[in-house]
Amino acid sequence: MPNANDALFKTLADPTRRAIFERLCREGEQTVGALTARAKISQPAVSKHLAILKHAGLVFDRQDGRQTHYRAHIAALAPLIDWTSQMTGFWQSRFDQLEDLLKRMD
Amino acid sequence: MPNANDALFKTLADPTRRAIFERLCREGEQTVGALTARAKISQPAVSKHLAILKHAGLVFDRQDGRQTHYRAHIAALAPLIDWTSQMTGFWQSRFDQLEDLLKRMD
DNA sequence: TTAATCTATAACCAGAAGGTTATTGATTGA
DNA sequence: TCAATCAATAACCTTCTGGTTATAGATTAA
Repeated sequence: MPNANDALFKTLADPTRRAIFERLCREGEQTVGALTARAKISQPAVSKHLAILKHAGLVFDRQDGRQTHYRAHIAALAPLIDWTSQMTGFWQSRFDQLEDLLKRMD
Repeated sequence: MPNANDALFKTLADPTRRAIFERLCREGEQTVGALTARAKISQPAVSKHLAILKHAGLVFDRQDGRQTHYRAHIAALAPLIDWTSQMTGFWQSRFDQLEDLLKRMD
């Protein structure tokens, strides 16, 4: 019953986490240290957010010595785009039906 | 600092709430009773979810006697669409920059 | 080798979130 | 008028979430 979209929506719901993802989208690959430097939370907190983003498929990580580089995986946003188009699609289709009905009433 | 998108993302993060919104998109206006009948939670729980959806601008309500009818307000999804296009846009632009760089290296 | 650095994990805590039942207020039907 | 129905609110409880500090493991620099 728990939809496949659940993880995606839940992951993006947190503002801090979304901000990290946005930064990776804007500025490209970054280390945990770099991300932590500009975040207002501790390094472990950043690591936890990154783990959640990774679990949702929204980021990839790459090990390089003792550093971990993270980058955004924008293709993971696809289900979000699909969902919104579905919702607007449903609405549009109902709107069309109403329009048809009104036409037939002439 | 809390982004304007926060409420929208947070509201859509809960699966039950998203399911209610989806139903309103698919099937159009419904009463609280109708929504409760098919949900697996109590009427007060449904009412609470509707209040949150309303607060996020995702639904409108209409009073009719002792019934309240709710309907989806799909235009409220616009910021979500904007956000995803921004993210993919940022990525695309960085990709283009990389492509430029590679071209110049020839 | 030893000290410093980077990141992840463990253990913990406070507050938020989502559910429940009970109840209220308003409206409708008998 | 009085009982029943509809939806919102109140009060409460449990679980989840996001933060913290402390620490461990791995790598690098001295």
